[in-house]
Amino acid sequence: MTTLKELAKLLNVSISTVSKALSDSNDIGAKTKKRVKEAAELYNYKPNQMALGLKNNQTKTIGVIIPNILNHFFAKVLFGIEKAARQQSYDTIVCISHEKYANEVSSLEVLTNGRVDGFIMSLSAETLAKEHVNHIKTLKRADQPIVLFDRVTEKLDCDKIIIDDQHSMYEATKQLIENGRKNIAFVSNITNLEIGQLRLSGYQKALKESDISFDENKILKLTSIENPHQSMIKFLLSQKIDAIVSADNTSGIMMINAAKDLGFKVPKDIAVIGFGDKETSYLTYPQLSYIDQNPEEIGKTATEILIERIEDKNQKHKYRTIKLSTSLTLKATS
Amino acid sequence: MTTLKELAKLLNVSISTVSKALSDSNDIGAKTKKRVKEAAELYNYKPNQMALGLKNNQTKTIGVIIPNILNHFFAKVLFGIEKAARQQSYDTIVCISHEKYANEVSSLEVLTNGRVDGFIMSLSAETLAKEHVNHIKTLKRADQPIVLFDRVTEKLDCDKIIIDDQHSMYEATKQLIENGRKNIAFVSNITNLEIGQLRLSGYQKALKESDISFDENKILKLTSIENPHQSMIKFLLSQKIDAIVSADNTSGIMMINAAKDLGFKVPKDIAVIGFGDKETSYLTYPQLSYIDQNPEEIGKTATEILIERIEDKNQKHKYRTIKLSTSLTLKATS
DNA sequence: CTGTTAGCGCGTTCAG
DNA sequence: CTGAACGCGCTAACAG
Repeated sequence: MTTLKELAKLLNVSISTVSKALSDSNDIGAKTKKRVKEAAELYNYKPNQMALGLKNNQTKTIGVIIPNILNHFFAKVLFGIEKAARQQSYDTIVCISHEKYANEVSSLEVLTNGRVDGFIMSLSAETLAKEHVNHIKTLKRADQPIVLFDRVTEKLDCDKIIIDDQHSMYEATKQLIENGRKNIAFVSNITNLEIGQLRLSGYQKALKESDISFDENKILKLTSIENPHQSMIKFLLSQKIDAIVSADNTSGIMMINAAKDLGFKVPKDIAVIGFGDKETSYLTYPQLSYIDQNPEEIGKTATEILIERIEDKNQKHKYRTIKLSTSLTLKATS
Repeated sequence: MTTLKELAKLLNVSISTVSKALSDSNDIGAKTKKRVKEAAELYNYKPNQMALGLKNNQTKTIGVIIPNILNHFFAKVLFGIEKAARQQSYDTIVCISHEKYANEVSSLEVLTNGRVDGFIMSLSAETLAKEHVNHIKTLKRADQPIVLFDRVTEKLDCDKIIIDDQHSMYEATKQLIENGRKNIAFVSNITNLEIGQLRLSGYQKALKESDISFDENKILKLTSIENPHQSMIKFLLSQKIDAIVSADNTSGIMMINAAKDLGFKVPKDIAVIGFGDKETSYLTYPQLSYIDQNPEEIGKTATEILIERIEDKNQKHKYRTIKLSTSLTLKATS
């Protein structure tokens, strides 16, 4: 690490001369500037961010706490966050809560030391279930800006980025109904989450609107990860089903495979719509029709909102809840 | 942000008294300690990491630069890194190069300012293709420790964590041969990478050893992401194939789907082994047999090696190249 | 036992 | 045009 001091000694000038020369201050003569700049280049001088941060009381870093990086959705949100942050010269520190409240708390504690300028979070399942929010309220008391996305809670007053979970599933279900499907199943491995419930209600709303009676048996709740295909096969064999909506981003894929294995034609015999995106749609054949949550957009928006708050602390903006739109992409001819 | 100064003023003692009391120094009397600690607790005091970092010339942060977070392999390595780093009280800053050399350079530059104590990297495809390594040599000159994983290069002398790409594919292919397969295809979307070539050579080695002649037509190179299934179907129809090995972590999945769509039984008619892990194996049915690179282990090892170097700068350890073992998991009865 | 001081690296006064 | 001094928050060496 080359420092201003080293450069100064080397050039036989004072530290502040070097500093000023590098920032093109009018105080410094042209040839001194040139000399300094060349030396800086040569020795690969870079201002120490710790020192800068200490001085300016800002880190140019945002903390991201997500429940699970192996979930494609969260990975893609992170993708969007990193990209947007970098564009504004912010770094991104990642913490993974592994769906545990305790990890969320400790990550928060570790980072609340002037290490980051603000947080972007999606709450862990455990935090949501227990309705614990004090760890985050503490943040807010410390005047740390925070933006929640996807896994949000009403118990917290802050900026939030969400999608219309109910509506997106409503649309998907309606699409299938219009396509002539009568026996539409609902599959989910996130029934324990509020967003899972919202998606279920969207499905129910669409059914109701078309006077299709809701049948509890057409709901498949996946819990353990073990042997999902077996439960799916049993489920498919137990009743007449001509379409499936999936509330998460893997069970739609698995359902297509289970259905095909049983000899059903997809989408002719059974049409499937799940959450996903272009890339994951390639994981099945025929490709899965999908509701795209536009995770990159979520990440981008969260980052922009956060940085706005960071850089204009005293802004009187009321906290906003931004509902981003999803898109429904139909694959294959149904 | 509560500071020592604020606490000191509040308690009518000096700053250093507070500092010492909090670190349980013998200098301080029991009751003073108690008073200080209670106040610190009350005001939620946390030492400012910027200040600490400046003083100790360390950030307790590691920089991770990976080509693509949406690739399950890299996501899982990051998972391992974050976990291991946290255990040693290090934070993780993530940068994504998007397979571009320029992004790699700029990420490196941004972070080489006393922002991180060291780097864990996997090189972008472009960097590897162009054989550019000067940006990293610059790092090393600045005495920044660095650990490379997976996408490494011989042109750099540093710690490296890799798997035995050739051997893992050799084992998989041999497994299929022993299973009686005669017409084994090789599918890959990473033929442009050195690790892709190594995996190909492992396949070839296994064939040779069993006196099966290598047939160029049995190699399917995927390039664009568009319509992979179409090329696969064409490929499968063009010749007799009874087994497939995939050199990456998606084409094996796609191949199973393509094969099943053509009416082949998997694995009876066509057996498939690809790179993957337990979770991704559930994305197909029957489940994909997979070579697990143990990405979490890779991340963990890389982190431990890096932190070792960071905390013992002058260590005379020669740079190590650690070859981690993979595991082959066979699914379904072949 | 407690307080004062110096210095980590930086930018920004303010004097010269 | 240049340099000395200060302070961000912290710890450690040194005085009292």
